[in-house]
Amino acid sequence: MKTIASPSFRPLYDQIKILITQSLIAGEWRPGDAIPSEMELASRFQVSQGTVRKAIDALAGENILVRRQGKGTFVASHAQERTTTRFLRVAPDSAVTEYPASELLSVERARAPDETLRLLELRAGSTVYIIRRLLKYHGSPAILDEIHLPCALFKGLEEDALRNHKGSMYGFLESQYGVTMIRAEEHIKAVAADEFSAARLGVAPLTPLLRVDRVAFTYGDRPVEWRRGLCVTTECSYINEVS
Amino acid sequence: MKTIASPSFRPLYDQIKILITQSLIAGEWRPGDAIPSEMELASRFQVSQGTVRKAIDALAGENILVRRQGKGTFVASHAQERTTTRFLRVAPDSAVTEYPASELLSVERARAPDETLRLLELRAGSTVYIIRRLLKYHGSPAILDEIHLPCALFKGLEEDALRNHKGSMYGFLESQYGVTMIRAEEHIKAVAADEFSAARLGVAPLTPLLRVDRVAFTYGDRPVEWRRGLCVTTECSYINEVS
DNA sequence: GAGTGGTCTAGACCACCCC
DNA sequence: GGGTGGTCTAGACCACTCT
Repeated sequence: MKTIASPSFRPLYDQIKILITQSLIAGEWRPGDAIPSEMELASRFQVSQGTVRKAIDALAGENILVRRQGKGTFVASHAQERTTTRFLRVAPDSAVTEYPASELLSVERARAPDETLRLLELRAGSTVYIIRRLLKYHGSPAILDEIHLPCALFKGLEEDALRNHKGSMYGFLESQYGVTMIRAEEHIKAVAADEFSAARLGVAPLTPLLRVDRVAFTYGDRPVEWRRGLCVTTECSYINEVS
Repeated sequence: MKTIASPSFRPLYDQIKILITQSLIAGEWRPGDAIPSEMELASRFQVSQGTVRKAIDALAGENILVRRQGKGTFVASHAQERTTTRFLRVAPDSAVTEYPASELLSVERARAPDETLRLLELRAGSTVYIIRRLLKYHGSPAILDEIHLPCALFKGLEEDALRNHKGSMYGFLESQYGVTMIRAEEHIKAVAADEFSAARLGVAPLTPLLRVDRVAFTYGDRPVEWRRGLCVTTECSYINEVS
């Protein structure tokens, strides 16, 4: 394991990181599971514990793995509490931060729009499930979501299963389809509410709304979800830390 | 340096990190400067190179220091290219990403509003400079900023100096006052343009705008700037990565 | 070639968790 | 007590930059 070529040099810990990621993609360890101990991985990959450590550190920094001292290292899961809200950056301005209630509006199957095709790197003619739902904070509508999921990846997604699931959408996709979201890119604009959205959100048409477009990625940076959220921001804000 | 008490245990590298931060606060090394080599710091603090390394790694991860292999470790500066745009998350949707032109509208001195007092942790009655400016992408107005800076910290801030400065606001504050921003918290809402803002931004009143409220922090997490930006998002987006 | 950061190793010991 | 991750050390060697 010492062969390191000078041009296009790749550190050992980086190669280990890739190997671990491949095991995650292959489903060798599932969300919530403990992965083997650092010593075990070191002996499996024939490197020192320190090198495995550095690879795991990187993955933990990306919230793909979670370290727990004295217990082990675990595959991050959307089922765990405190992780369910990981991608939700819109929160009420009031101090009380309660997880929003979700109301499923519709599920349909359709040809993917061009933009979805492009962003999710799908073949022309691919179909997607289009899910519409409403999130409410303290009983009042806050976010109207439209979610596009490739049918090929989420075969047989059913309205009933979705409706009966408790918890976040990503928790559902993880437990039902083994697809775990690890990262997302968002583009945000301010738009005027159209008739349909205004009615759903309980505001006047033309009310300014936050429009949050998102592409979410799973292991190996594969894009697997497109989503557009329309948010009423009179009593909520999109919160972000920049450094 | 080996005395470690069990309750409220603090790793050595964390203590080293604090010592380095204190040197930054004291101005021992200025933005753009190289800090001493890892070996030098290790001998100064009487710890191993590895421990210094871990402290520097953490600070580099926070974009407070910048490592350059073969050259040394440097204090991050807003004067460096590629760093000037660090806090600017609003960019044109067109591929061409050119730094926006800034037009200074006004500079005045006034009692700080209550919200600014609270967020910047100022004593009641403190005064702030209130700066208004307009950022333009490709010649068309995109962002209308209102910036509050404590007078106590930025003594004698002059309109002329500000107008003559080339480059970003944070580059100006760093070079003129030795205050370097390292982090910011933003709260974003969608609002309707008022008469004044609409006129400045060249849009119709009631046009939906992105309102980005920001508190910026310097070394030691001290809040030193409040800012509100109103953005036209017809051809721009606020871009964010979440993980 | 000298100096810097970057990688990798091996070993000792500590803090935490659970049996 | 035994396993896990977390810290700290010392030393060897590699990659990069400048002179």
